[in-house]
Amino acid sequence: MIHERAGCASFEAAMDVLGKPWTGLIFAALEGGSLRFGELREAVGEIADRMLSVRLRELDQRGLVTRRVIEGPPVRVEYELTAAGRGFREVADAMRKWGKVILRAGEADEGVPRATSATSATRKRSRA
Amino acid sequence: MIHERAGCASFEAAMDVLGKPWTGLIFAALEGGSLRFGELREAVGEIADRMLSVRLRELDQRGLVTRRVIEGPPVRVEYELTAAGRGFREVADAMRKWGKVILRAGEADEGVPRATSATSATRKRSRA
DNA sequence: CAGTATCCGTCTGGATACTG
DNA sequence: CAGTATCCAGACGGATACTG
Repeated sequence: MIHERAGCASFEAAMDVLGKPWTGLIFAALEGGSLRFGELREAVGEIADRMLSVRLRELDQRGLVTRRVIEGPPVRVEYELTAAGRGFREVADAMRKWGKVILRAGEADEGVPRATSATSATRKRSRA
Repeated sequence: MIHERAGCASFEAAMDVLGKPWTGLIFAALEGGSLRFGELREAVGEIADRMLSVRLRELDQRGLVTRRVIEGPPVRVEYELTAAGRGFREVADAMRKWGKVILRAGEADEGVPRATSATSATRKRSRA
């Protein structure tokens, strides 16, 4: 899958990062400064360790977050956004802005017409 | 899945649309004006009828594209972006811009160190 | 503390074939 | 022309259990 979302490598790269669950929350949590694994888990909410670990790995590999290991009896690891990672904010803002627009567009048309069938409108992947 | 990507409904709404394969290309194709199903299929490229149909349905339902049926022996249908749909452009630009940045960030670190494996940079979900 | 290893269900996309 | 109906394989995310 994936083929080409917009026929543009950079667009795809962005989608590649933002298109996955939790990434947005992780970035948001890290915008306030560096956090340890546990703190991140707390900040993000319901994310499973494995998921957080996987995402963090991807982000680290892409150079969007840095991983700093702090040796010591209780090994600690600090994650922090890189400059590139911080750039996510502008995109998030643009998306949120457009998101509001399309949210309204959907409502006005048939997103939530009255009460009958409903569903199929906003549903998508539901929410587990 | 999906839970919360950024703890923000509008952000999620945007992801919901952009996060799916082909949507970007469809928007791009429609930016030049209305197109018929077949033309869209041509413009997008390798997309399967069913996929195009599904995406178009979603976009229509969300009020991002309009569907105009032109009766006649050969029934024709014209698809066109709505004002909300056109707003996609700003987001796409922001994403492309950031995409370039993270593409470089990834390369510099370990995305494409030299020549060996490569692939792991732009790959995402591999390629089937 | 900070992960990693496994296992499994769900959802999505793709190919093919058929219809108004 | 413009879709829709099926079927299928695989990717992805989630929960649980275990380790340095």
